[in-house]
Amino acid sequence: MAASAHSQIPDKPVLEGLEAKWGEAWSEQGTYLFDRIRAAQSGRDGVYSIDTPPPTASGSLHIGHVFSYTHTDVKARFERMRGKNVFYPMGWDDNGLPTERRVQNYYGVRCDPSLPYQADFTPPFEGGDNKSSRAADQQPISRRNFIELCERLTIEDEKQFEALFRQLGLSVDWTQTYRTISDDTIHQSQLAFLRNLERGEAYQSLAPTLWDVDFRSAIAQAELEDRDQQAAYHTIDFPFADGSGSITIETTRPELLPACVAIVTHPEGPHKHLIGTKVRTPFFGAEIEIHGHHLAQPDKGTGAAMVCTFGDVTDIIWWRELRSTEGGDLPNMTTIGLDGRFLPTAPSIVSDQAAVDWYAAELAGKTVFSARKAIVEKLQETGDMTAVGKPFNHAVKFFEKGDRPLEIVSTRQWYIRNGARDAKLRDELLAHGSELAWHPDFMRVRYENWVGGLTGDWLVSRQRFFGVPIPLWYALDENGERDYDRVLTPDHASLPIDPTTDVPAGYTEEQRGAAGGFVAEADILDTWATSSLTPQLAGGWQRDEELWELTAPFDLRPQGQDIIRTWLFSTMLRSTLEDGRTPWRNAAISGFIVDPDRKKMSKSKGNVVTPADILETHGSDAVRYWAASSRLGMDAAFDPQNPTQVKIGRRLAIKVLNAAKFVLSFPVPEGAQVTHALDASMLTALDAVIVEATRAFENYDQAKALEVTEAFFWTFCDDYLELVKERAYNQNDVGQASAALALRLALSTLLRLLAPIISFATEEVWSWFEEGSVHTAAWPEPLGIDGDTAVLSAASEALIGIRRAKTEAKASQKTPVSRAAIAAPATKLDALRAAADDLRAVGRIDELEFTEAEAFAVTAIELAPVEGA
RNA sequence: GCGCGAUUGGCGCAGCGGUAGCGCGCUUCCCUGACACGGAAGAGGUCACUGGUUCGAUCCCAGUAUCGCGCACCA
Repeated sequence: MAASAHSQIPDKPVLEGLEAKWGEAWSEQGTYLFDRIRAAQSGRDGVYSIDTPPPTASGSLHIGHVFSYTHTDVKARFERMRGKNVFYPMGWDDNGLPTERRVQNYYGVRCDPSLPYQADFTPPFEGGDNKSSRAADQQPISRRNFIELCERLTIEDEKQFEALFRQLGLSVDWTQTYRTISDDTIHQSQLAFLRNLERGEAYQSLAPTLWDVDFRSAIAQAELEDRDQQAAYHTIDFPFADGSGSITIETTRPELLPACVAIVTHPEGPHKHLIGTKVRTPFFGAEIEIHGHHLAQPDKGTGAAMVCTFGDVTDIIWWRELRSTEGGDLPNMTTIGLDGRFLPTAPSIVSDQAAVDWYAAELAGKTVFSARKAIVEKLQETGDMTAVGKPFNHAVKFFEKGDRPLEIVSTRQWYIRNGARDAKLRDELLAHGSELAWHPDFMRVRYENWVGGLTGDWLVSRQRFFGVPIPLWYALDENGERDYDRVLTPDHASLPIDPTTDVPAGYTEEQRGAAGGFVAEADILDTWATSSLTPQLAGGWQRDEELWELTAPFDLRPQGQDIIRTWLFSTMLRSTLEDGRTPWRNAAISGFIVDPDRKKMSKSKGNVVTPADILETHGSDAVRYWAASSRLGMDAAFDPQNPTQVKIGRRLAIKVLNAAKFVLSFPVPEGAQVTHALDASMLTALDAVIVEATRAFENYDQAKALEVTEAFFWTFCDDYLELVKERAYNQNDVGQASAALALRLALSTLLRLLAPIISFATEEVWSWFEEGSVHTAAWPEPLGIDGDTAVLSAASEALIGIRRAKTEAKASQKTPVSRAAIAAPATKLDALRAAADDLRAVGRIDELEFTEAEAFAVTAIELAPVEGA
């Protein structure tokens, strides 16, 4: 361990500047590159692969990203030091609605897939703000032009993200990146979909669909969210068709009365004797029947409900399952159009001519809200609505990114089977959920809840323009009508394609839209249909099979708990369908960041603290420490005004620099051996720390690893270092070599134990005395020095006693002691005697005696008179 | 409604069958030859509540409460 040329130890080491210095060095030296050659030699077992979450490029990074990405990075660094070839890619999710909106506003354009591509297109302007601009002001452009603008804008966002992630010290291999907007990704996504189609896992269906009237697209179950909305019960009488009486129902959606196709009541409920009775919808005069169904709750409302097409998802079930006494299906009486407004003419079930006329005059074109008002007024006027209850709050389904409640409309959509209607597939998905190691384990329940609660297959088509086009066309018959049974698919080799501009094999562009020709599927895939393929995208599936074999199934999927039902589930589904296996071995689920006192983050006050600010102010190591000290799945408090945990991390990082500088100031002579009992004691205690920290890192418990390492580090600094420093200074002491060597060994070990978390300061220190990067150094193994840990603990106890005596005497710790006596149980006396010389030196004690007693105590201490006092 | 977490000193957390731990903050002291972005010492808790199991429970079991979350219901 002779000194050699390393970077110079500064007089006053500081954290400032380490991020830039080492970020650059790591980049230049390729410290974190995935080594393909080595991987090919070692095989899959030598690789640790991570399915990194691709952040939304057009969004903004918040402190939660820093938190969860650090958890992943810590594990990546640990595995790398243990000799794994870490495959740590980064993806950018530049697909989807957020990007679409941002591009529209930034460039003043909107996507119109019917338009042809313009090769030399220049947007109307650049740098528009994020406030919503009206569609009328936006220039319509082709899908390809629109995607080009998305690529242009997101690449700038991605540069900023990368800079921040680099500053944070993520050990990502920046040569392994993918973008969800790229041709490669579209290729993979379309290929995976076509394979689903070929295997019968993807299918189209005309069915009632949850629909966002603003977004103007179908929505999947996974994108739903409940929100509280004001509603009121409206009481309506339905007269029997034979005029013998009436049945009363309550509804929160009276505007759907024209679309009422049945009344439903429980088969064993209070109205059971009325089942089969014909009634008329008041005012609109449609003849409908009272049905029995177990989902109709006898104790809810009046015990009878109207079935409309469609007010909520239960209506869909009733509509599907109820049959008239003649055995006929219930009709589908659409009233609300795709734009959320009432259709121009009343549904055919409305038989009263006056009502038909009134509908055309008063309801047509109205929003749900206005139509409700009109109908309520009308029914109150006619006396059919007998009461309107007080408004109350109830939960209503919304698109998670939408502004108005979802409607249900019948549309033709593409689906991928997800186990909702297939017990075998569902069981397989649940089995894969059990195979996967969840960190923490209880997160598995959320997955199981979701899989068990699926109500329908995955709706993957979106009536949007920007995204991965569904890669197919439909043949047109001789009348120019779309033949949904004749789906034309492209050859895999031709992918990626855009069916609105590409032409199916055997056809020419002239046949587009012509009788006997073809027409493009204009819809795009749900963004999760692409995001569910991140292992395939990063791992080279169907593109670089060698890489895929080396990385899949991935070792780790890190992600937030909020997207278990979307990202985690959909990835699991695609892997199950494609490969019949789990896509990963471990899932690490990070918690949320919460404000102290659950107060709203200061966003509204305009003084948001960005991650860049935090990193700049406190240093990356400090922030990494904060993140790492929270366990997976646990929410963490963060107060931007007073981030105590961050400050503690900063203190630790600074201490590492200073302690290392001190340790390295003691030369280690050639042939030095650990001969002193105190030194052996410390190193033996350190071995236990290595074992415990290693086990914790293996179990994805970086907080525990940090805790045990940090606790030892402070004992090392405060007690051991103090005890041995006089001996380490003294070249004439026979124990000098032992102390210097032990200090050096401990430093080397501690730096490596802390390197996954305190990545910058440890690297800086490592460069002072070792070659290469600490991040590619070998993970420490126990030294196996057979010391007695009691020596260090007894000496520490004695040292604390001596310090206390001086503190109580209000004396400086350097005050000399003429005589001290320490009493201790016989078992500890030998340990104390072994450290007697060091104790005498650190306490500046002239005469030190030990006596046997029941309990440990400093029994006497005589301070030498303070000069000049 | 069903389920999952959490509840430990002022704050943030660890512990999980056998005299309560850590850090911050607080009090007092110390510019000691790595560190004042420091060091030393100290005060501070009937481990949410109620039962049960046990020789013994913060820790196990049952229930209650509060907070957070997931799923479902939403006539």
